[in-house]
Amino acid sequence: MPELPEVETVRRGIAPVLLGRRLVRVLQRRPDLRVPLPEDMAGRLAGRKVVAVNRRAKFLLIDLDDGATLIIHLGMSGKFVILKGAAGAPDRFAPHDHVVFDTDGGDRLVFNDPRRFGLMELAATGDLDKVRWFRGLGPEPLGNEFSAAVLSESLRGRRTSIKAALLDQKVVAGLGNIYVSEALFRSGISPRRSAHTIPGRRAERLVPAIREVLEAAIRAGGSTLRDYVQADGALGYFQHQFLVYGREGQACAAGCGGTIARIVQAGRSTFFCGNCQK
DNA sequence: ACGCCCACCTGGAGGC
DNA sequence: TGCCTCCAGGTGGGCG
Repeated sequence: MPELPEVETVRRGIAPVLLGRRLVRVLQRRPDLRVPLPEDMAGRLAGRKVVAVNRRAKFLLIDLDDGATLIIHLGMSGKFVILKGAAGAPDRFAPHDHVVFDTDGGDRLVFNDPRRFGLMELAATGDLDKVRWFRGLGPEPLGNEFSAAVLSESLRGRRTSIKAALLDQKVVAGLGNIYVSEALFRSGISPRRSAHTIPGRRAERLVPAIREVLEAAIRAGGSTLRDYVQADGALGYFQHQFLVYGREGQACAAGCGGTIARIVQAGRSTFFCGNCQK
């Protein structure tokens, strides 16, 4: 599923369809995703105008003209499909089409999520910090508040691996399994290294590596492995630029002569070059 | 408090 | 073809 670059790509894809548009009809096809959908969500959204489409970490934030924000997480397999000009069309749905938005611009937006790890929730726009999904969330890696000093501070004293620490959304918000492996490779840091050894010079390398890999992935429209597609159906192509993820047994892209290894940490695959990453 | 393991779900890939 | 096992871009709860 989607990590920060994929969610940002989805945001950019759905924003033109939603921004300034009124939701003329919302259809909720099942009562729950990962958690129960908001009580009468379809009724509360119908007639509302979208005033902003933002992102925080891996969440999409759709601000409405009544002071509410629709919070959406794509989970592992959630995606949006844009059907241009399909608003008001007969209801013919694909498997796992869970929520349908028709706008007064004439377009239809369909949320599809086979695994149903995604979620939607409504909250007051001014109170998002109090929402349980956002409490304790770390800094945005592409924002000014993320720095080597800030990262060092949150890693100080942590005994877990740097791989696991970077997956912790309280440390930095938006990285997932792919981009953690990629950022660690780019900064020459072993994923097995204990997090408390990162503060200082290693953090000075890691922070720009995180920023660079995320920015490059956004430029490429994200990474398409299985489920993920951009909202217009286009595939992301950053997967072709992976240096380590999914490349077990292949030669290290840095030309060091080493081979990419796969290990399991905290139940998730990690890919790295034991030669380049110390 | 922290860190690890598991569950939550479905589908695709690969082995036999 | 078919069945069975493993694996997958995430996250939070429960346990030690």
